[in-house]
Amino acid sequence: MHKSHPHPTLAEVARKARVGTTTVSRVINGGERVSPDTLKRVQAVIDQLGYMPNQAARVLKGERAKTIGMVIPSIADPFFASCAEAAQAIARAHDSLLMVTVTNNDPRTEMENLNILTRHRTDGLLLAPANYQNQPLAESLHRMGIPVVTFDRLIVNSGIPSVLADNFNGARIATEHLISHGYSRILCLGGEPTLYTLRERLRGYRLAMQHKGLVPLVDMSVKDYKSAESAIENLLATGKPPDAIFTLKNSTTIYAFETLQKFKVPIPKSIALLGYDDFELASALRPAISVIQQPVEDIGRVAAEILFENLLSVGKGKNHEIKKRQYPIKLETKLVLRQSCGCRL
Amino acid sequence: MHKSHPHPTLAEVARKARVGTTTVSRVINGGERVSPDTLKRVQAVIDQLGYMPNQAARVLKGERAKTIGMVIPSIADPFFASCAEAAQAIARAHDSLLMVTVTNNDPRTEMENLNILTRHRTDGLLLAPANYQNQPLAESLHRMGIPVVTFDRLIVNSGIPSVLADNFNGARIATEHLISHGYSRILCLGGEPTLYTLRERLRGYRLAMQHKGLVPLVDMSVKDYKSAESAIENLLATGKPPDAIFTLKNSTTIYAFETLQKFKVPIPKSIALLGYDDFELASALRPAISVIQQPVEDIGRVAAEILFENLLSVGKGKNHEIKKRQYPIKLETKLVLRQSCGCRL
DNA sequence: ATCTCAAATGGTAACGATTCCACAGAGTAG
DNA sequence: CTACTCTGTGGAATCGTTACCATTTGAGAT
Repeated sequence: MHKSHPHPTLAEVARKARVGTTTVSRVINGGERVSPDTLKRVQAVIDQLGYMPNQAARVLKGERAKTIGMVIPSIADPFFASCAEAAQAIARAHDSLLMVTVTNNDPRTEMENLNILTRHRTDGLLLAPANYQNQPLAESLHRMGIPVVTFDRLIVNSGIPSVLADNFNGARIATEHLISHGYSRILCLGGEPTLYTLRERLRGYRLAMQHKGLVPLVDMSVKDYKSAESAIENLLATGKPPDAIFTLKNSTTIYAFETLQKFKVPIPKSIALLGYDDFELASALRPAISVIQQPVEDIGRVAAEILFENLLSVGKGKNHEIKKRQYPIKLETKLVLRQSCGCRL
Repeated sequence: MHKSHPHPTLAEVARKARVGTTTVSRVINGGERVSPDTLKRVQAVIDQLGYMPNQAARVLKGERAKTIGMVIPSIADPFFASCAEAAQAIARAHDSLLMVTVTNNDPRTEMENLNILTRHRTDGLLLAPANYQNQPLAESLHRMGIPVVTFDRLIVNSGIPSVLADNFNGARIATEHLISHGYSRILCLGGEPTLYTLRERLRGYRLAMQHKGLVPLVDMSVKDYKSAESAIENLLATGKPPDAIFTLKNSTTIYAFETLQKFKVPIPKSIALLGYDDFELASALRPAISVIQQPVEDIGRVAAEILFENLLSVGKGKNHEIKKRQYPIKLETKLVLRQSCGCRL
C-alpha cells in the first residue's frame, strides 16, 4: 500500500541525517548556527529525499500563509485578467501565491468566496466588490486587522484602502472632448448601473454636459448586442438622432460599433464614437476607436503593493512606520485619440 | 496588545459553549451524534464569535488542502484567461480554490512555481508546460502520485494525462480550405517554434501542402509587429508574393492583418488571411477574419474535471473505478468562415 | 587548572483541527 | 436483574514545523 502523504517530512530527514529536527529546521531556514559539516550532510539528505517543507505546518505554527486572495467578477474579462496578472507578479515577488476566485458580480458568490479564502487564512485580500454600498464580511475582516484592499471599485464609508482609476474625471474629459468637436446631442450608453465605476463615469458625463448647458441623453439598459441594437435603432428612427455616442464600458463600445456598422452609419461623419476603456484591437478597427485608457496594470499592481505594505507592517513593532496614505488612491486616465471621435479624418 | 492570530479557535468555541472540542468538531462537520440542544448552543457560539475552521490545521491532520495549482504562461492572454476561468469554476464546484502562477514560458520560472505550489501541498496541478520535451519536477510529482494534468500542451513520454485541442488537424483543415479556394502560394507565419502547439500546427500545414503537391512557405520568426511587418514587406517585394497567409496564432494574425492594411493590400483579393485561434473582435474587423476556433473553455474545464476525477479516486479503496481514458484527449477545433479567406465577398 | 563564553546541537511544547477510544446513562431484550 | 446496544460526550494523541530552553564541547582568559 502507498502512504497517503507521499512527501517526506522534516523528521525523516533528521533521522536519515542523524541530527535533531531543530538542526534540519535551521538548515532549511538559512543554515545559521550550523557547522559547515552538518550543513552539507543535511542538505544532501534533503536533496536526496526531495524534501519540501509543509507550508500548512508552518502556517499552523504562526507563520504567514504566503498566499493572498483575489476576488473579481471574471478572469476572462481582459481588464481583470490584467489586474490579476499584475497582482500575481507582486505576490510572487513577495514569495506568495495568488488565489483567484470569481463572482460574476453576484454579492452572494462574493461573500462565499471571501468566506472560503478566510478559512484558508490568506494573508490578505484583493477585492473588486460587486456592491459599492457594503460588503459586511470584507469590512469585518478589515476591522479584525486582516489586510484588505479594494480595487477598481469602492465600498463607501468602509475605511478599506482602495485603488481606482479616476472614472469621474475620465468621463468628464471624454465628454468635453466630444463637445469640443462641436457635437451637442451626445448619447451616453452603458449597462449595469449598479456598478461603482459606471456610476462615476455617468456622473462625469452628466457634469460635463450640464456645465456646457447641454442636455444629458442616457441609456443605461444596454446589456448585450441585442439591447444595443434596439437602443440605437430606436434613436436613429427619431427625427433628431445623436451626433455622438459615449460608451461607458468596453463591451458596450463594441456593441455600439458593430450596430452602427450594421446600419451603415458612417463613423464619425454621422455619429462619432468614443469609448471608455481601451482594448487590444481598438486601433485595428476602421475607423480606429478613440478611447479613455485606464492604467490597467497599475491598478492591480498598486493594489497588491499596498496590500503587502500593510500586511508586512503587522507585527513589526510600534516603531515601524506605516506609510500614511490618502484613500482612495485615484490613478489618472488618458484620452487616446484615434479616428472614431473625428480627430484624424 | 493584539493577538497575532485574530481568528477564534475551535477550543475557544468549546470553552465558551462549555463542551469538549470533539463536540464542536462534530457540529461544524454536520452535527451527527450531537443532541439538538447542544447543537443549537454550540452553533450560537460559533455565530457569535464568527468562528471559521483553520484550513491549515485540517491539512496538517491529513485532509485534502482544497486547493489546486495552475501554471500558465500568462493570465492576460485571453486563451489562458478563459482556461483559468473554466478551471476556477470546476474548482469551486469541488469546494476548492485555484492558485494561479505565471511563467512567461520560461522553464526556470515554471519549475519555481511548481516548487512553491508543492510546498503548499496543493491537491493537484494544472500545467501548460513551456517545454514539450520534459519537465522533471512535474514528472516526478506525477510519479509520486500527485495528480497532474497538462493542458493545451503536452510533455511527450511523460505519462501525464493531458487535454489538448487537435492542433494538427485544425491546421490541416485550415490549409486545405485555403487550397480549396484556389490559393497555392500559401505562407505560414508564426513565432516561438519551441511551443508544442505551434509545432503541431506547422506539421498540419506542411502535410496539407505536401499532400496537394504544393511547396510549404514558412516563416517562424514573427515575434512582434515589427518582425511581421518586415517579413511581409520582403515577400511583397519579391516577384511572386503569396496569395494567402495562414497565421499560427492570435497575435500573429493581428500583426499580419495590420501590416496588410498598412500596405493597402486588399484582403482577400490580393492576399487572403486565415488565422489560428479566434478572438473577440475577429468578426468586427473589415474584412472579418476567418479563423480556426478552439474549444477554449472546454480545454480548461475538461483538464480540471480530469484532475478532480484523479485526485478524488486517491484513497477511495481498490474497488473504486477510475475511468480509464486514453491520453492525450484531443478536442475538436472548428473552422469559422468569415470574409478574410474569400468565402463571403 | 579553573572559569567563562560562544558555537553547535537536540528535546519538547506548542499551533488548531480530527479521531480513536473510553465512558456514562438510558433503553430494552432475555 | 443482567447484559446488551445506542446515544451523547470528552480526553488525549496526532499531523509537521518552529522556538524556547538546556546541554555539551572546545577555545581562550585568568
